[in-house]
Amino acid sequence: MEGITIKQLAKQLNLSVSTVSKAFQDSYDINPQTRERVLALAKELNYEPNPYASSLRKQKSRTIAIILPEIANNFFALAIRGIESVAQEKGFHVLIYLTHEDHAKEMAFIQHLFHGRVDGVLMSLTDGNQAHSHIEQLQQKGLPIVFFDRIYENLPTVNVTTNDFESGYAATRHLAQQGCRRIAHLYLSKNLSIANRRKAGYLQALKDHGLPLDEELIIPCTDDPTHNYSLIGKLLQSPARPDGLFSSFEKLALLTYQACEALQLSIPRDLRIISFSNLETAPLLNPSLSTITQPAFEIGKKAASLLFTALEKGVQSLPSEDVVINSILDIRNSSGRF
Amino acid sequence: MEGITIKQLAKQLNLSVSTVSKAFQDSYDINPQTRERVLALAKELNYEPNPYASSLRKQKSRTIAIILPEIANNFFALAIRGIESVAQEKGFHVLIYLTHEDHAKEMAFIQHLFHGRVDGVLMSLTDGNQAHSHIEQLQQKGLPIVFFDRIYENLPTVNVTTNDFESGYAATRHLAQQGCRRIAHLYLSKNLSIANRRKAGYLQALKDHGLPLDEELIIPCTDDPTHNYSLIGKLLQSPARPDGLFSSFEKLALLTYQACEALQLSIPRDLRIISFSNLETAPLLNPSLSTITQPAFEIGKKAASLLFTALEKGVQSLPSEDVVINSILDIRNSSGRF
DNA sequence: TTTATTTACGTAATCGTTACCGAAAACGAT
DNA sequence: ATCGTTTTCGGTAACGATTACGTAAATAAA
Repeated sequence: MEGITIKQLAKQLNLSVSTVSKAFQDSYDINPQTRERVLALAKELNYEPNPYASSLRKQKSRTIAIILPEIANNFFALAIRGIESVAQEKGFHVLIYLTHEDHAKEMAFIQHLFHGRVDGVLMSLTDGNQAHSHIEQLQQKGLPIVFFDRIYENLPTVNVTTNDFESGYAATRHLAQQGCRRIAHLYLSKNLSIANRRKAGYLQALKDHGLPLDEELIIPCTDDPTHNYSLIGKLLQSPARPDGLFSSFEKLALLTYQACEALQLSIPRDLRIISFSNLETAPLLNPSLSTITQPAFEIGKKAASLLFTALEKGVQSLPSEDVVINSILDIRNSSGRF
Repeated sequence: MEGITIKQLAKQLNLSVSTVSKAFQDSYDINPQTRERVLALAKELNYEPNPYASSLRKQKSRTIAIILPEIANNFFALAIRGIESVAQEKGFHVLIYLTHEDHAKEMAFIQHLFHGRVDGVLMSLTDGNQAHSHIEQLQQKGLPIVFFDRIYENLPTVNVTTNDFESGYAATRHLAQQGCRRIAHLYLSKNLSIANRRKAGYLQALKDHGLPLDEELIIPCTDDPTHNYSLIGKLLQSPARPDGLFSSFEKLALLTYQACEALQLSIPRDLRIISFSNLETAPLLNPSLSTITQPAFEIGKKAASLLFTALEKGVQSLPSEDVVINSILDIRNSSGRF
């Protein structure tokens, strides 16, 4: 707190504070020699401008916020890494807010960020079907915001996602080609854009491969693992048990593994499985898990890049844009021959 | 940016700015009724005090920083979640800085945080054996800092760790009790306190169980997975191959799984494995991985709590303290009978 | 030489809040 | 009725930086 201020620096240099300040901005309005003199002493005294004074005056914080539902999840962790790497390069600071899938919290965070704490926001939604008036407020106020992964489908915003529909299609087609006739689908019942798109891909693939649509095989899961586990258990014990399963979310696939273990079902003999997942250990599971792997790091990086180009341009509201970065299909044993 | 200010609020209320300000601090120096009036209009106009102006004036930022080596790692992700939960409860903001095991970055971050951006720091080191003069500077300047997991061993700081020595001991003892005679140990060669303590536990357990110490079985690994993989490969192909392995870090155990797969070695028949790990999928691996599971969330939470109690007390430098939260030994198949 | 222009610095206002202090008004005690 | 206290509010000066503007000196142009 008792750090050195620009005033003391100026006094030691026999300069005015404004001249010293100009040395730090790259103002043309200063003699290069005196600038050097200032910077030299600043370094010696370990002076840095007070960030809050600077932010107040400049009305810029050099700070961005990430708002997301969860962090103990390899996809989001990697996305954060991508975002942070760009921010670090640009000399920006990164605030992080976790909603834990709580829409009220999400709203509260956003409401707060209105008031100038950050220059921009990166966000992955907790639920795409909630009121989004607060988002529109954000845009009106001129706070740039970029969505990644979990986005609003019907809002003219900047979005970075993976090719969810195509990936859902490809996953389902793969199971069909492996000979599955009754392919189940696990998704989150929350109104998530990505879940819907993946499901749409699944449905299209069923149709294209002449497989009948059975609503019993499409399971809307929730945030509650216990509940999900019982849903999956019910599915796997039903008279017309599926022989293939496409999971939209990693944790649902893992629950399925547990359920199969408990029910003495063999993967892939009794049930072939493929899932969206960024698990590093997918190849090491028993059996190794076939995955649709999202380019999480790249998604984060791209989202951050879009935000920063906007910030550098001084743009207030970003023109709507959809960037898609493709996922990779990693076929492993869980969907393989036996 | 063109947000409403306290001045406009005051004008609308026919009050002075100072009175309005008092309504937001819980100053006794204000009539409860006028306070209500102020708060009501503030809510209506969606006014919040400008955080940077407030921070500048109060010399408090209500912000903390987390500095850590990595995030795409379940331990750190969970720790962050613990920290964030406490911060959210206290109404603090959380800045995040990733060092990627780069000591220079670590220093740079800390240097910057000197200058009043945050009220406190939570930190997990990149390497415990580097110069720590910058840390001492921090403490002198009166910026509270709490270390978790990766700490400086010989600095009088506040540290939150798990019982690394005992856990290393217990893991090794477990392998010995399973009949292993040649127990290898993988650790990170960086000068990490936790690695040293775990290794010390390993050495003590060897001694207590009458097992000879073989330096060939103690492998110092690095940050480079490729290099580590070849080290592990060499170990497993050496004439006197180990029959047990205690890994200090999750990723080293996973590399060992891969190496065993490649070398056609069976776990646990040819090699019993146990590792420090917070992998959610440990039970689902092939075979399921015996782990020492650190209470990551609790460690983060405790570290944050310690920091906040200090902040609330207005303490400048925290009295040195070591808090230990025990890990749990989860015995699974990788170290089991076959 | 005179005038115009550039260069390099200083003065002072400003960003939006909060804290110190003084003072009017209201209240109670004598 | 007088005097002291409490309550409640306002004025003003910070907090530490940035920046529009003014200005003297130095340089160039006429």
